[in-house]
Amino acid sequence: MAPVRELTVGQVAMRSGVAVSALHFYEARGLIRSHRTSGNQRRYGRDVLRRVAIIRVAQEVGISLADIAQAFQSLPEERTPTREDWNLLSTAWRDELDHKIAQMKKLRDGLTDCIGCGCMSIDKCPLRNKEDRLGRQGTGARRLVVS
Amino acid sequence: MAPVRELTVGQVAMRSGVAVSALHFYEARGLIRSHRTSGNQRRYGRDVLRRVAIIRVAQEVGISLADIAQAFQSLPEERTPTREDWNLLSTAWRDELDHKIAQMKKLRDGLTDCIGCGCMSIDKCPLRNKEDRLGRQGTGARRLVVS
DNA sequence: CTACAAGCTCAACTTAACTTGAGGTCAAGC
DNA sequence: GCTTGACCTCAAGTTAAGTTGAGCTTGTAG
Repeated sequence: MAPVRELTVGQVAMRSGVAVSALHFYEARGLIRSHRTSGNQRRYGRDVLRRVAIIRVAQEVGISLADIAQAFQSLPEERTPTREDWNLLSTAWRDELDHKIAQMKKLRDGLTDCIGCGCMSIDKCPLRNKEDRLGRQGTGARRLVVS
Repeated sequence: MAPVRELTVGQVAMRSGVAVSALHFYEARGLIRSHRTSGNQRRYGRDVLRRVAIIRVAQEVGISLADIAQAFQSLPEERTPTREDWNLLSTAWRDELDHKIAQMKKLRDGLTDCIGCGCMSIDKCPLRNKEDRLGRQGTGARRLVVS
C-alpha cells in the first residue's frame, strides 16, 4: 500500500484543532510522542490524532493531563494501539466516569434533592461523602486540612 | 421562634468542609455574602451553607466559579432563596450538564465509538463539534486561535 | 484583666495547562 | 541563492482557585 505520510506539528495542529504549543506541551508531558527528522523537526504517526482527540474529550469531562498520561501508560509502546487498546482504557476510567455522571445527573435533576435538604453536614450527606471519597482533582492549591 | 444564630467563618468552614480561606475567597468573588459585626468580623446567615454546598458540587462537575457566580445572580437579593429558587438555577444549567453527561457517557461506553473512527477532523466529528460549541472552560490560558 | 484562639487584611506563593516571545534553524518556491 | 513561512528551544507570563504567612485586632474563658 502507499506509505501513509507522517505528519508535521503544524498538520497535527490543524487536523486536531489544538495549538502547536499545546502539542509541544503534551509531548513534554509524555502524552504523545514523535521522532525527529535529520533537521530536528517533529514527525508524528497517524495515531497521534486519535490520542489528541482522546486527550481533549477526557479533559473536557474533567480528567487531568496527569491522569490521562497515566492511563496512556497502558497503551502498547511499540505498536499502534488498536480499537481494543483504546477500549480497555475507557473501562479503566469507568468508575470515575460513572461517579461523575451520577453527580451531574443529581445536579441537573434539581439541586434541591440533596442540597436543598438539611443534610449538608459533611459527614451525613451522601452527595458530599461521595465527593470526599473521590475528590482530589481540580486546579489550584487544594490542600484539604485532614485534622 | 428562637432566633437562629448566625454563623462565624470558622463555623461555616467546619460545617461545610471548606477552608476559611476559601470562604474569604468565595466572598471576594461574590459567591457568598456576609455582614460584619461591630468588630469587623464576618457573620453568615444559614443559607450560606446551601450556597457553599452547591458551589462544591457544581465545581466537582466542572463548572467554574465564574459561571457559578453568574448563575447565583439569578437568586433573590433580599430574601433567603427557596427550594424553588435553587431549582430554577439547576434548570439554567441543564443544557450544559446534558452535554457533559453525554460526553462522559461516550467516553465511558467505549472511546472507540467516535474517537476510534476516522471522523476526527475537527469540522466533521459530532463529538468535537459539540465540544467547540460549548467549550470555553478549563484552567489556564486557553486562547483559541479563531483565524 | 489578661491570655490565647479565632478573625481580619493584604501580598506572595502554588498548580495545571497552556500561551507568548525572543533568538535561531529548516526547507520549498521563485 | 535567497527569502519566507514553518520549526525548534527555552524562559517567562497568564488564569483559576486557592493556600500560606506576616502583622494586627477581637472576644471569650479563667
